[in-house]
Amino acid sequence: MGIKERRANEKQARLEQILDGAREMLFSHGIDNISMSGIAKKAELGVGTIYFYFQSKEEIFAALQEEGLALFYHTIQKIHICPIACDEKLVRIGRAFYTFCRNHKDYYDVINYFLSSSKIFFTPDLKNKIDMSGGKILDLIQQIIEQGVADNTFKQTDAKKYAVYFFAALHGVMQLKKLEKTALAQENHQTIYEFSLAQLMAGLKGGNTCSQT
Amino acid sequence: MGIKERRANEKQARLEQILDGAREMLFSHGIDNISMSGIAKKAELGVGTIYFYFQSKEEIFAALQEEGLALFYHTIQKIHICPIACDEKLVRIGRAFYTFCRNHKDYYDVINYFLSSSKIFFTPDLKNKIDMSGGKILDLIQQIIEQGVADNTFKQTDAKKYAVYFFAALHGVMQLKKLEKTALAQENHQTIYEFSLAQLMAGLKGGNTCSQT
Amino acid sequence: MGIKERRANEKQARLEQILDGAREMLFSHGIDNISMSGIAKKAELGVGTIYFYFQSKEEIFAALQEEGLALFYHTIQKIHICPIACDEKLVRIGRAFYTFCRNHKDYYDVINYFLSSSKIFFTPDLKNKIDMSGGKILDLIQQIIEQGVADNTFKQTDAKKYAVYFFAALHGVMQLKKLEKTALAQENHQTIYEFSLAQLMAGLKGGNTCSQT
Amino acid sequence: MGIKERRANEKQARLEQILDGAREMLFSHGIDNISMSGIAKKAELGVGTIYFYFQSKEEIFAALQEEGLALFYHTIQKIHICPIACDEKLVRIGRAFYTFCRNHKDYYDVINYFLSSSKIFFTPDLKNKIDMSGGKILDLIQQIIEQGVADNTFKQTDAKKYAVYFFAALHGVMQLKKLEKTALAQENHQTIYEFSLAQLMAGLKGGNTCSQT
DNA sequence: GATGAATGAGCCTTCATTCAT
DNA sequence: GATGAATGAAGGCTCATTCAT
Repeated sequence: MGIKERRANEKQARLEQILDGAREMLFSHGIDNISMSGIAKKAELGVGTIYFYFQSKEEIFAALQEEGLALFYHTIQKIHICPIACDEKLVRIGRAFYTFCRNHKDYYDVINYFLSSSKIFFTPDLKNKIDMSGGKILDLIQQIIEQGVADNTFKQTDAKKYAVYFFAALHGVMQLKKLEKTALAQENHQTIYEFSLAQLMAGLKGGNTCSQT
Repeated sequence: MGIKERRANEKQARLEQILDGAREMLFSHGIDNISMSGIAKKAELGVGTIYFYFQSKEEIFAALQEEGLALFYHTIQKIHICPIACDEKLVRIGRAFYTFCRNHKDYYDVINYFLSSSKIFFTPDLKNKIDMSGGKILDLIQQIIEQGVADNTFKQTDAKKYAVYFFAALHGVMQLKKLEKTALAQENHQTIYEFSLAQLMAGLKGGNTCSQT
Repeated sequence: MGIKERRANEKQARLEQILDGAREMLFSHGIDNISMSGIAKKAELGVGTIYFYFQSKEEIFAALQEEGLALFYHTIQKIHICPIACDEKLVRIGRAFYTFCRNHKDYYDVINYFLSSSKIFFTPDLKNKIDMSGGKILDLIQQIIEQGVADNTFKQTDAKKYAVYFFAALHGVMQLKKLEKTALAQENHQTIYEFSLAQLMAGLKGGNTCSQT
Repeated sequence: MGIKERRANEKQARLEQILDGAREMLFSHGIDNISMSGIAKKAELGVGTIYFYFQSKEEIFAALQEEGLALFYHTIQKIHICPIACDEKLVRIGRAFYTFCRNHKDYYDVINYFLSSSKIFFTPDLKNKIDMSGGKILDLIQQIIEQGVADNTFKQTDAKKYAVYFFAALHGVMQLKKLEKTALAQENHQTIYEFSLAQLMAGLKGGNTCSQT
């Protein structure tokens, strides 16, 4: 088994090497300026080699996207295992998303890249794999909501739907950041984000909550 | 003045002609595959002519985006002038957005394209103009909320912020449509959308609303 | 004659107007960035109108070149009529050329444009006209040399040839200005120019002159 | 090492191939009509390939210019190593320049093109490299003058400055060749050139020399 | 005479992908 | 397995010139 193992290890190593290069390019040049030859150079490999491990540029992007999703998932999982109340967990997750988008703008860009493009990039299988990566995030949020409902922190609701709504809403607000210097010039984007998060929490808890800012 | 007028009309006609070509290209090839020469061909004009009327490709995109925004604005304005309650207005607007995204997917794509791309496409002036176009939509929503607050249909809230939140959330949910066959396979996207809209309305009205589906 | 005269005057006025626009463009944008439409805009005329008065872009350049040559000619003529010795005249002319190239870099660029391009721009007639404009400068220098020879300021020489040599040499030195920050980094270009001028004068006067700096 | 060597050779061969194409284009179409696609066609390579070997069109131009400069340098170096007197060397170099400009008009055009254009073509690095190539020519002339001064063939002078002056003057005279059918119609350009060269030599030697033709 | 909209060939450059070695 | 040279379509854009009005 020694040989096979070594082979597998080497293959894995190359994969990482390529991904490292791609990531470096992503971080240093931005998603719009990544080229295969650039990745190859950073990875200190031939262009052809890249194509041996990835079918296309988009497949690399996909891997990067999964990285990003995994990173965020990891973040919120750490929140999830905290011994705190469900509502507190959700609030922290909401804020973590904001932080993630700021601190890992490049990962956020990649995720956005696929989410907003009308192009179809992937084979159904690949798409499935990636989307499931995102799905895990939704699942975790759903779990927390379910817990909250169970322990009466939250009102009765469709946890799955609310999870999607929760995340989608924050994502939507996040995207409007682009307008912060124009249409939203009078407002502070982060304040709007916090406001939205508060609304989302209020929606889960019920009660007179709309007057908060 | 006959001549001057005619000239002006012709100029306007050309503009439409070009935009028609661009729109056709957009609808048939998708936003990622529009080329100036393609537009020129569709419009039955020389490439140079296009550049006589538009300074750059982006300016055409901007015009298209404004078209889309104007179209949607027009739709919701018709709702706004209806003699109906504010909450009903908002619900209709929410649904109109859903319909708009489905029926004018290409316009939605353009808007999305610029909203989510990390690239900077527009000159500040142009961006400002477009964003303000989007801002009008937010303004209208804000007005309705303000009215609703005034006539006690809605609870006290920061109308501006809630307007942004309202629209952003729906937009966010809309974007997740992409996942409907993967991560959201168990759910129906439209149902989720409706659910979200309901939450958003509930947030405005207060009361125990979370149990709705 | 009234009408004809007015016509002629108007025509002349338009010509000036165009040339004014072209000159403005030349001075503000440099010779490599002059476009017909730019000229038209500056001149507040239609592009077509320009083509009514000039056959081509190059013809405008030619006119500009003549302007430049005339300007320089005018400068040296003022020197010529000074009641000073011939050698002094030449030195002043030499220095005037240096000053001209510095202060009217744009005119110098135009002149250079035609002098160094391998393209053939003009009809023989036009070329003849322009070159003769340059010829007048050479003629004047020749006259001064002839005078100097006559009054024994200068040694016997072929005045015409020396005039050409004189001007050509200064022109050549002037062109090497481009190297002042690279190949000639150790030297000061103006000093080299002065040195060259001194050599040229020495050549006319004879005597042990090479040791000057 | 066979493979590596072959690779390197092939790479070199392609470089030559491209330069050959470019040179052909230069010679057949003139510097103002060289296009990358033209070069590619002549070189029987894809456009992309050209860009694999050269970063830009300008880099090709630079290479061509260096070729020309090297060619001329080589010519005068052969003269330099001849066991002849310094003055004779300079005269031969002067004549070699004339011959070079006639026989390699296209190289001369390239050099001229960059020397007289007001455009900035090159990155500082590239410009430096080229100018230094030209500088070597000046250096060699300077050396000869220094030798001449040392062995009393020439009078005391600033060798560096005289070298620049020497070359610049000849270059200037050469450029006026364009006027040979107009302003200089009475004269023979080559005669003027010879006259100028004689003056330049006389300036180095001193004595009554102006009367020569 | 004056206009300015229309042209379209042409420009330089990029880059994902392939394939012979 | 790895290489990297070669590709060539495609891209956005410019601009001197023309011509119908």
